Amino acid sequence: MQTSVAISPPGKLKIIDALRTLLEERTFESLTISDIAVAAGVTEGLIYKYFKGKRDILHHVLKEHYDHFLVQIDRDLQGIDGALNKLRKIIWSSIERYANHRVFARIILLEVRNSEEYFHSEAYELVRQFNRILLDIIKEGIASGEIRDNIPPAYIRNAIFGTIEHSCLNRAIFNEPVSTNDAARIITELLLNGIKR
Amino acid sequence: MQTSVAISPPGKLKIIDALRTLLEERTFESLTISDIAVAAGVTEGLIYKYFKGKRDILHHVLKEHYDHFLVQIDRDLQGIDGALNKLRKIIWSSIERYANHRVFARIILLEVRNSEEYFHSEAYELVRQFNRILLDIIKEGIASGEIRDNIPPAYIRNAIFGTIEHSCLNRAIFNEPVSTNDAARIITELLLNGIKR
DNA sequence: ACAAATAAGTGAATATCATTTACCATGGAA
DNA sequence: TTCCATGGTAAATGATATTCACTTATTTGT
Repeated sequence: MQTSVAISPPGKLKIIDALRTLLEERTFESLTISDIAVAAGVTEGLIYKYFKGKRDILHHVLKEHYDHFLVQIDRDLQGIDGALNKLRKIIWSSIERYANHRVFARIILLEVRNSEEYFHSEAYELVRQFNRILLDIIKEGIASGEIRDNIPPAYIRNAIFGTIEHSCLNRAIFNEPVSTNDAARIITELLLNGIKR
Repeated sequence: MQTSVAISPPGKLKIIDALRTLLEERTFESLTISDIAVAAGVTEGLIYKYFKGKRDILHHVLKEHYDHFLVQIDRDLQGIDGALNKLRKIIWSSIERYANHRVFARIILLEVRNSEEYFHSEAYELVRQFNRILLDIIKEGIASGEIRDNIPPAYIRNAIFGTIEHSCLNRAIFNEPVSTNDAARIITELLLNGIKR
């Protein structure tokens, strides 16, 4: 054993990269294992050396994306003070991610939800992790008095997450453009102050 | 021609009913055409007389559910005055639907999103219709001054829809219980007045 | 009432893929 | 050198969605 951290073999990375590239043009369902193997320059058999099945490759593509996302989020939050300011930033960063990484958006909003395995995958574990970050900020805001304390934090998180995802859905499905700055400003304003006049 | 309205042949209904029943216990993906045919008491070939493919059956199950839902929503809104009161009611009705009709919730939140065809199906047309109803209420509220006019109606709709769906997602995935009344009260309060203290 | 046409229904054949399996090559480690 | 782990191959298998040629029932026009 050379290092304690497992380093991915080149074949595995080629497969993940190939799928990510293919997903820019085509839907996951429409792709065959053979398509992915050809694009990766490997044989179909090798795929099953590294992945449990077709779905598993997709989960790894998502995991890679989400890894980058979490690193970025972490960085984005550095130096920001106050729960509300952090929420503003996190809303902006999330929308930016969905708007500028269409493959990521399509995978997480459309392609993975229909399989049980996803909810037990490493990728979904990262989603939970993000959820926890969001939840902690909300709790911090309640503790500091910035956020009202008569709404359960989980509901606030669901509202933020749900609003963002739903707002980016049409973009993912029909490729309708989204202006990150506009969307972030509007959604933040809406969630912080409500819709009542 | 007896009537101007096409009446579904019994075979077709049996197939839709069979799938709906099967979905109470199993996930769509895990079901084969043969499973559905056996449960419906028809042969596999017949299914392709009535449906374009496996997916198409699912879309018809959803369409049936959504038809009922829209009728119910229409009834629920009768006699209610004021955009905010209507929104309150529509939020409650939606949550009630997701909470008490688990098959419906699973289909719409998890099972259909991953196919292009869905977004061109009759079922999705009904979703659009519901969207329009919601949008009209929001516009009515803006016109009457009940709802603030500095947020585009589509964002308000996305927030309502997204928050509800996300709040019901864990229920659909992990079968976690949801109290309709509590959820409706909290979500309404949150969306109307925002999360800022 | 009766032929013609249309719809409902059958079940075996087909085709598409995801997945498995048996096998080859190579490069350390003992 | 031998052994074994790892990366890789290619053909076989198996599951299953879909098609097709066919039969049976049901309307419909005359």
